[in-house]
Amino acid sequence: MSKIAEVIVDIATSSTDKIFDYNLIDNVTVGSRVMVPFGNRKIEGYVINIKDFSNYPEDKIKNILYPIDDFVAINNEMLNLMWYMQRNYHIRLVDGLRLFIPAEMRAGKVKSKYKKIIYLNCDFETAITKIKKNATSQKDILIYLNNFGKAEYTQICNKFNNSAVNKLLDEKLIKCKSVENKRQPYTFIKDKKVESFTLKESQRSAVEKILSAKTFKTFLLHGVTGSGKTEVYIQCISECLKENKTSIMLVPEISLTPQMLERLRSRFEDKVAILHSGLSAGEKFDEWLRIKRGEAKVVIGARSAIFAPVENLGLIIIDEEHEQSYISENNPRYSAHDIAEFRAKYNDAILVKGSATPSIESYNKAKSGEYELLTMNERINKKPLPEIEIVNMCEEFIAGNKSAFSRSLLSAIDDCIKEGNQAMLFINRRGFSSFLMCRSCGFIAKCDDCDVSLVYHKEDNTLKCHYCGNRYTSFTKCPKCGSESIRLGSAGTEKIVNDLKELYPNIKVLRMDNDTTRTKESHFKILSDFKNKNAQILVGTQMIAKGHDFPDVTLVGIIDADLSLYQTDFRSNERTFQLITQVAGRAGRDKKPGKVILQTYAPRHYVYRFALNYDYLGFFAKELNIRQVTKFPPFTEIIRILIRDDDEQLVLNTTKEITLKLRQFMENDDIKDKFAYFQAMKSPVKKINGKIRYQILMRIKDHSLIEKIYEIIDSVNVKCELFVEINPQNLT
DNA sequence: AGCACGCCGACT
DNA sequence: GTCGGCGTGCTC
Repeated sequence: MSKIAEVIVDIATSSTDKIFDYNLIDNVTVGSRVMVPFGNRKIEGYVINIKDFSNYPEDKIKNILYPIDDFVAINNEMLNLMWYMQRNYHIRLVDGLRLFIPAEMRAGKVKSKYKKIIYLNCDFETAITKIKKNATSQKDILIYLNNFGKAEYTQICNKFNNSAVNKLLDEKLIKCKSVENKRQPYTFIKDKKVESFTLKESQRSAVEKILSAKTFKTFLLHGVTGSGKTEVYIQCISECLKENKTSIMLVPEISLTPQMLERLRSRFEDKVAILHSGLSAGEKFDEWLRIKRGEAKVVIGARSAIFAPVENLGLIIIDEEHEQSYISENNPRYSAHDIAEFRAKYNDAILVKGSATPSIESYNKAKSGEYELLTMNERINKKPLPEIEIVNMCEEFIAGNKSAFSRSLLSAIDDCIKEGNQAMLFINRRGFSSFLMCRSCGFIAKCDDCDVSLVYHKEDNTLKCHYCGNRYTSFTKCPKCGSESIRLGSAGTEKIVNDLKELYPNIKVLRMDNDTTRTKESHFKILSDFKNKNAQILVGTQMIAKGHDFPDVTLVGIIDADLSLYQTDFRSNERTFQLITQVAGRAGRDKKPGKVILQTYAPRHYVYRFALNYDYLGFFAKELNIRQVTKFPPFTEIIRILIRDDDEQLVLNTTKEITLKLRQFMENDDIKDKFAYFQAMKSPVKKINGKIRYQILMRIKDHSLIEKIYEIIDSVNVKCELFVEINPQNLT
């Protein structure tokens, strides 16, 4: 009696996302990737279970064709995780599975790279006697091999000559073995020798507490900028390694990984693997395989590294835990926090979340005892945090200053440059102007495919859509009424750089935003240019706010702090506070004191009042109170169902149908008060990429309702795209 | 996703 | 008469 394998086929559609039964064959087990006949074609699939009987008619069950890999790609933990993700995120099983292996591995695109190694095939003396007298090259090769034992084929061919090498191979005097050649990313990062460090008391105590956990536990490491959180992480990883346990460390952005990798490599050498989307297909596959085989025991990477195929997991670290990049906004949507918690629980491992400005949700959990709170209030170098000056831009306007720079900021830049120091100016908007508007008729250029206004980019004289990437040629005359009076919207990075060049013609200014960091190395290039003082001022978006260390930066200017404040998003206050704290931390890292100038039209806003004194606890208390009163997370959970398609009628009908069913469910008396909010509407950005978007927004007080809500969604025959998000990061 | 099946319009 | 459009349905 042959056994039955339950297979998920590697096709990402809802209609095929179910279990198909096949007859099991040899060398295939649970977790194998297999080739199966599907209809009249062959498809890759994943064996997720093996059973004795199938409910499907026996004569219709086909055989698995063959296993794809010579190893089991998906382990039990990942299969459990797959079901967990389906339950919690309402995503397809395939989409879950696809997260667990490098995408490039699917369709069999990536193979291991081999290199040939040459050895002597008999002892040196006999080999020497067998070659011709005048074969000097062959003799040299044999001598070389006798001295060094082995050599790489291509190298030895270059050193001597390849006909000699091949002749020796033909005569079987030397032999050739193929070994896997690992592509190791970021080899330019040297293994710096470890300067031995001694932990400060605050760090030592944190490490001790973390390591004292013997079963699953979550720690929140709240440490001010510069308090030495990284050393704490490294120490914990090191202790895990001693027990032969693996660690995963998540960092928020690709641009941050090289720095962190450098520190980890210097400590753990080739036990470190790196995983993130910036790697080439081959690199990613090789690193993945090194982890899978247990050769690498420390994994560092961005969000998706949480799925690293490590066994015997002992520690997961989420650095800068408040960062939104840990939540995937593309499909499949997931939060690395949830996955980390799942894996830590599954492996009885320790989870450490670190931040100078933890998310409200996390800090609340720490206060309630779900996480253990570890606080590090002292900076290692004992330097005070830079002073923050708040500038009221309304007063600037009244005083006749209509530029983006306040008088304070300008004089601070003057001083900074005179003293030979560097400044960083932060503006969270790229491009030249946020829109172009005709003064006579009010026309605003909008994207054809998206419901947003276009951003003017002066350098290539285009209007760009920041949602879909469409480009349009710019205009100097209104396309509608012909008027030549065009008004600019608010300034972005490009305009700030432009203005600076007019104000300081002799000063070099660098810009770092999405437009100047198109290529893989450009991040690195701009940052190292700035670090080497090839420029005095760096203008940039969010991306300059993260962990970079520039000793000569003494001034940080926040051009428009309000930008992230007024958004239809319950997290906008929190995000603003975090951003200010983070950017401010860039000033005065070294010996020189730093200064921060924050420009706002709302100087009395509580976010700024608390940010001014780096008062996280004060901010937390205030914000938590507001969340409670307004019934937002962590006091409720927001569920957003996003429905989209190019056919507006279809979207509308689907939205209506689901809304109706959900309302019926909600009307039950015992359920009604578990909902804090329920509304169906057009999305704030009604159209993106030509697709109409509607949404159903709910705020619920009881997590267990989610299951029922998914059930209701599934009872509707949905013919357009439908996504569910829990506590979404933004509501566009 | 693909591919087959199936039912209506304009062509040698 | 037939070629071909893409709507619908199925894949163990």
